[in-house]
This record gives sequence, structure tokens and C-alpha cells, in this order.
Amino acid sequence: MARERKIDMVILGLLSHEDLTGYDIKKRIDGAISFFWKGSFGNIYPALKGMENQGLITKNDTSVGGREKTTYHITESGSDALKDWLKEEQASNELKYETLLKLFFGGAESRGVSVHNIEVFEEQIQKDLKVLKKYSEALEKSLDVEDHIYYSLTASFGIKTYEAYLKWCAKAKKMLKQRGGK
Amino acid sequence: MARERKIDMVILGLLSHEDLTGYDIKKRIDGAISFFWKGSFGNIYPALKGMENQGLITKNDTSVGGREKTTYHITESGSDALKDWLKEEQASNELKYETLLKLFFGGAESRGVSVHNIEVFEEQIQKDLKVLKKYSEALEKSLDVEDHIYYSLTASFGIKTYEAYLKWCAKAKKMLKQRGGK
DNA sequence: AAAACGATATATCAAATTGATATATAAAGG
DNA sequence: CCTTTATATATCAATTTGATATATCGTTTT
Repeated sequence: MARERKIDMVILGLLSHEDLTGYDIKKRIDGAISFFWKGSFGNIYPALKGMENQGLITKNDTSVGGREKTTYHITESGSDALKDWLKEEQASNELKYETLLKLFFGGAESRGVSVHNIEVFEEQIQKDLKVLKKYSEALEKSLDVEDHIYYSLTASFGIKTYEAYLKWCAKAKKMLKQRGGK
Repeated sequence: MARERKIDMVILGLLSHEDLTGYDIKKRIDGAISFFWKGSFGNIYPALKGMENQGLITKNDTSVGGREKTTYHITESGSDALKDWLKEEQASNELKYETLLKLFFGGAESRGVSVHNIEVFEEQIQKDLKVLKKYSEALEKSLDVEDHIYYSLTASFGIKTYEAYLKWCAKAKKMLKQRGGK
């Protein structure tokens, strides 16, 4: 029974900075947050409804032409819920790496397949690392360094781990090729 | 619509080595695999039923005393499904790090809370790293090095990333403390 | 100017996963 | 003998995933 809806905290965190629509929230999550958290429309819209019923957020419907739009705003109660969550020291951290799963179970298969799987992973990481570095550099240049320290820290986490991944990829490929095999 | 049940592949991968019960499978997942994949009973048992219906595995009921036990065995069709999955180059790799989420949104809160959250994370990683290193050392000492190369590679991935995490923790704590603040 | 295209915006659904709980037996330890 | 831990299966609500549907708006291509 997943008792706490984690997406709620993501949404409250985003709304604590600015009012947003569900669509905006999705865009924010797909941005700087995406490398350590995910969210989907099927997740976001029901959460917005639920939180509105709980009084954690309020909605404001507008219509520009024939276009409907609902913007959400965090309430004091919502702000309190966010703070409570921030103070709880328990946090679930987990990774699901299908690439490692394939490598782990790939022993029975040809070594070439394993090497190729690592190469595909490596390319993806290189791409992601490039994006993150650009984001990080833009932050460094920003005047208000103090305000961006938390964004910098999460970005540097991503960069450090991605760099570790790449080192591992090089080592793993070398090992698999050296030992010849199937 | 999550079209592919990933747990199926984990189970087939495990069954490709030995016959197992659902309970055994859970234990295996909680072991060497746990740092890059998770599984629960509520996930495993339905998957076993489903795969039996699909003919990917066969079951063998036994009863020792008043105790029932169902052991599963992989079929040729199941083995093919596993091989097909191994060859598919697409793989979803993602992490969900609540610690980073808290750090990212914690800017509005006191700096002490952020430092504490990092410390809690750090302790967990140190503990996990210790376990992984022991596992890795045991593998190195194993006579059949060739057979264990894939297990070593996944373990070394964990060690490398955990070490990167710890370096980041040190840096992040230092940064937060240096800048004083709230 | 019309058509095509991509971005904006909300909503919904089946399937999969999570995390907890329930139940019962066997083994181990004090 | 009793308590605790390990074995073993099952089920459920809540949550998440990933896809699909629908419709409008703005920009670019024919």
C-alpha cells in the first residue's frame, strides 16, 4: 500500500515557487528534475484533483478563446505539508537499471551482445551528461549564485554519477573484450 | 500502459540458472540484484501465474509435511523469451532519489535540514557500499572467475557509483556549511 | 489561404508496481 | 515449552507507468 503519494511533494515543491498548470508541471519535471525523478500526466492530473480536495492547493480556471486552462496555487496548508516532508529524514532512493539486469543475466548469451548493450547505455549517458553540463554552466554564470546553490548541487550529483558510469563503461567493455570468449 | 512486465525477465533470468520457488526468487532479488532492481511478492506471484499460463515456465507442486511448495522451471519458450529480451538494445534506466528531491526543493527551508538529509543519505550509502564490497571480494576469491565476470561487473558498477555519491556528499556538505546562511 | 505540423492543455485507462497485511508451517534457540 | 525467526503463498488498495484520445493555438510549408 504505497501510503504517500510522492508526486504530491514534487508538485508542491514546484508550486512553492510559482503558480502552474498541470502541463507546466510536466514540463518542469521533464527539465532539471528529470534525471532524478519522473512524472506523467496520468500521475499529475489525479494528484492535482486530490490535493485540491485536501485543501493543499487551490485552482483558478481561465479560458483564452476556446482554450481552457487551470492554474494551481499552493495554500498555507500545502506549504506546511511540504515543510513536514522536507524535515522527515527517511527518503527512498532507488535505481532501476535494465542495462545492468541484462548484463547480469547475459552470461549465457554472446559476449558481443553484452558489449553492445553497454555501448548503447554509454551513448545515452554521454548525451544526458552533455545536457546536464550545459544546464550546470548556465547556473554558474547566473548572478544570484546563492539562490541557485540547491540546483547546482543536484546537477553536480548527476554529473558526478554520470562520469562514474562512463568510467565503468570503459572498464567493463575492456574486460569483456580482453577475455575473448564467445 | 506498461506493456512489458520487467519482473518476468528477472524471474526468467533467475530460473535460467536453477529451479526456484516464488519465495526463493524474492530472496535472490533481495541479494545481489537489489541495488539495481527491486521485486515484491505482490509482483512475483502474479507474474509466475501469468508466465505459467503463457508456457514460459512450468510448475511442480510438492508438499513436505503440511507445507506446500511450488517450484518453477523455465521452458524452452521461456528461454527464448529471455534471449529475445537480452538482444533488444532498448533499456530503461532510471533513478528515483527522494534525497535529491528534498535537496532541490529544500531551498526555502533551513540549511541545517539539507545538511542533515545529506548525512542520512551518506550513512545509508556507506552501509550499502560495505555490503557490496564484501560481496565483490568474495567473488574475486572465487576460483571460477570466468563464470562470475558478469556478477563482478554489476557489483563494480555499484561500487563506482556509490563512491561517486560519497564524494558528492562531502562536497555538498562542505558547500552548504561554508556559505553559512539560514 | 489552406494544409500540415508542433506545442499547449486536459483527461482517461489498462497494466504494472509498491508496500502492506494475512495466514500457516517449520526450524532454531533459550 | 515457548518464543522468535525463516519459509511459503496469496491478496489488496493505492500508486505509478505509458499509452491514447481529444481539441485548440501558433508557426511553417505548399
